[in-house]
Amino acid sequence: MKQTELFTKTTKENPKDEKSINAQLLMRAGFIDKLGAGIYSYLPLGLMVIENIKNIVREEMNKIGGQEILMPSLHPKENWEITGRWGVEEMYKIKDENLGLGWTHEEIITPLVKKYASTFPKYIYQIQSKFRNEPRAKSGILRGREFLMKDLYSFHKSEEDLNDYYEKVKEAYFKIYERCGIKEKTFLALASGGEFSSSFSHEFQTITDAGEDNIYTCKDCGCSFNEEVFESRCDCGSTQFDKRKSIEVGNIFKLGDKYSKLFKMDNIVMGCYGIGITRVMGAIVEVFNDDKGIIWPKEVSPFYIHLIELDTDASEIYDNLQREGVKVLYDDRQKSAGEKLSDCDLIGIPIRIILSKKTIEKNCVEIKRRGSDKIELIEINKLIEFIKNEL
RNA sequence: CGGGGUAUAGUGAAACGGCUAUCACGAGUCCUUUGGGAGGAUUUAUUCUGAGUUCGAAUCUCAGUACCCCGACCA
Repeated sequence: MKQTELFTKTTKENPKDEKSINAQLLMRAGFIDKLGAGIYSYLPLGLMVIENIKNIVREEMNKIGGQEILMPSLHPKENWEITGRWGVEEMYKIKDENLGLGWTHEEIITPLVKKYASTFPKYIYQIQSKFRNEPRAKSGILRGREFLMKDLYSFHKSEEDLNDYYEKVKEAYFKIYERCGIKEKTFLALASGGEFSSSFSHEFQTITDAGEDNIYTCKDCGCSFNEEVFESRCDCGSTQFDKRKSIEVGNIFKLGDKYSKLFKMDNIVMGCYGIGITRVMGAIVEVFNDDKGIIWPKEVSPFYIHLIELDTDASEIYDNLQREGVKVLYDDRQKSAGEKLSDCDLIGIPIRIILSKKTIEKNCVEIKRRGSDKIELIEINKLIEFIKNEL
């Protein structure tokens, strides 16, 4: 993609009405635009990140038998009256219509599976916009009123089968966070089961000061607990904990027969498993940034290479990289070097390649990784080989 | 939903109750520039909305709205 054609713009100043790092950097770098509190547009760069995260999630869900569907956002009142959740304040309701906007999908998926599934287990998921009338949207895209979420629902004939699958989803989730680059900072924390479960649930919590939760991690066994279920002694006997702020990037619940019973599915137990796609994106930015901008992990970055020409023409290199299928953003703008380099740092693509008069003299391009100060020169005719080894 | 704060050009800021509301950046046009945000010329506003005080309001008062932060809330 040529930068002159890219639908986006960077700004030097931080937006005055955003304090959170993820919102400031994503807006300054031109990934997102703010429409209201907790309501954002995703511009091409932002959408590329979203699509990358979605694809990672999709691949890992498919590996554990998930089948993707798409359910509507508009939900009839009747479905929600069956579970008694029509009155929930979080739900946006459409005036003078018996419709509300979906903030979760148990009320839709359960009758749907009842209608179409003849054998079990079944693992059905979707990636879709959720709407929640948050009393206080905050922290940029970490807590929005409209946001993207992957929600998987599993249906089983026995508790044992549910338990087995629950463990599989745990593993799949860690694989997702690993590919998103945040595994080192993400902990499985025990949390309460919520309104419908007497047991516990699990949350995936990414350590960041921008988070709204506190988790306690046992210094001996490494088990983590959400504040709400934290007791001063771990199961392993230890009383020493690290308390840290974190953001919940996923959660998994055993629903038991609560919903299957209400929708008259006999002898079926359910689990539900969520990942906030846009929240994961925000969490990545919160974890990976410096004073110059974002530092995208490889697999979620909108591009892999940021090719910059300084007072010369790098279109031949761009064409060659394109031909090799490398995702490259080509800064062909007629701008000062300072501005191009600053924008490059701000946008945060993993590898920067510069072609300038200085490097041409040596028949080279300059390569620098975002987040590192090390600069290396590579001969132009060896560039493709070099990049292929990196991929 | 409680508490605190803010609202001026696309963005960020300035302007004692008093001159044609100023500056920088961005964007448009023209010329010169190019290794860490370059220079000149020129264009770019319903001061959030409504009411009030006043000879006179961006500035003071009241109400509303929006946004940010703290808390409450949070599948």
